[in-house]
Amino acid sequence: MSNERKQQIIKAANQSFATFGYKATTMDHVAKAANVGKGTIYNFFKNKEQLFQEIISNLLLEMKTQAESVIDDQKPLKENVHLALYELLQYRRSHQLTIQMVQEAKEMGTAAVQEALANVEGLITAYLREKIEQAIERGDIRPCHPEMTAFMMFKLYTAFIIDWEERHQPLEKEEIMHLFDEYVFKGLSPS
Amino acid sequence: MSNERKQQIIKAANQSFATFGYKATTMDHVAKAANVGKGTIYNFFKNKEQLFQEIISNLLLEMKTQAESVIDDQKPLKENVHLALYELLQYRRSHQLTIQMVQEAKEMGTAAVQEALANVEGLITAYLREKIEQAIERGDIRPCHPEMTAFMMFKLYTAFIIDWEERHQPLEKEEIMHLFDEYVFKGLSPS
DNA sequence: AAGATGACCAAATGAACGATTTAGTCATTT
DNA sequence: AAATGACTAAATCGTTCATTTGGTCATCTT
Repeated sequence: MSNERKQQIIKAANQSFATFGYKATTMDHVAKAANVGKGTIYNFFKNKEQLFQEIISNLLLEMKTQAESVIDDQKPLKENVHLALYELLQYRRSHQLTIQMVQEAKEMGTAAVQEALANVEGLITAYLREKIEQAIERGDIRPCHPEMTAFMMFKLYTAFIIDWEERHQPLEKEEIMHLFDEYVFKGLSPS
Repeated sequence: MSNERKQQIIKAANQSFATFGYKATTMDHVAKAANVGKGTIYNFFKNKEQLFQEIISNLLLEMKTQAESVIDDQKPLKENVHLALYELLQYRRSHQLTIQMVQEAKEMGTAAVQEALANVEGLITAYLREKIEQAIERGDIRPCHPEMTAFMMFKLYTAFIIDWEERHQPLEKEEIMHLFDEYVFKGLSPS
């Protein structure tokens, strides 16, 4: 069983999912694009959904790596939170696969895709929770419920970036940072 | 043109929309339930959508009245915000028409219904914006962007009430109030 | 013997078509 | 003048059959 062949399948599927979406991607097409027999795919993956899930796992790993690349644990939490959220949400908005997923979930409600998006959201909030916990240990912020705070940060950030923009002029990075300063980090400052 | 007849139509339609949703409600059915000929409906309303919009207008009025009934302008903003948001979102969750609308928008994406829900959201944030503006004038809170602050309050509140609940134990009223105190009102306190 | 292939097939999906329903109109009735 | 419900173009729905799809496995290849 060749690892090279497996990677060819993953690459072909990734491209197909990104171009056509999950639902409209056929295993026949993936096989042809990967230059393998269709049955070969099932040597490596149980089914279509598992193939997709492996690709999403890789995506999550990549996103996490990307976030880590802009984060500096020597910097204050507020700055890192903003950098991470900005980076992760920009990633989501600029990669064809995630763009397709958001659209497909909205227009077709494909279950596998909705689950994948939930995993993306889960990664982001888990990442934030981790940074919040570190900041609590260092005494940089007051003790709080890390998971709730991470959840809240994520929801607020996406509300600013996506929902606000539906009806208003888009907010600048600095404006969002300022709002986070005033409301979130002021509320988190040690007493 | 009898006003009584108009009210009968509105009442029948209200019940039908609440029971069957917008899309599955037929004008024939509304006419029969209202004891009028189908053509009579069009004496009062241009079309099905306008009938629906009038019903939504009434709903918005009722929601606003409901909010006013629990608000006391002598109380501090933080308390009134919580009372209003709680009341309005509970209203939404406990009235069959709004329950149907939320479901239909989600499952079918009916345009008229999605617009109506956007109007409900608009009412809530406009209401909050008004209270925030009053509080600024009174010097109870620091000057801020009222519309943005109202938007943020609404998004946060729904995130706590709806999104958090998808994966966690529901939050108690007091917990939400406490979170609002720390993250919203602390940031709004006059310097 | 191990790995790869693609023909095969049950199930799912999509296209076509005709039956039925629906929103809106308006000639007729009250 | 107001109300009615038959009418109709358009939309929707149900049925049927053709086509496609995901997964399987007998066969082929190495």
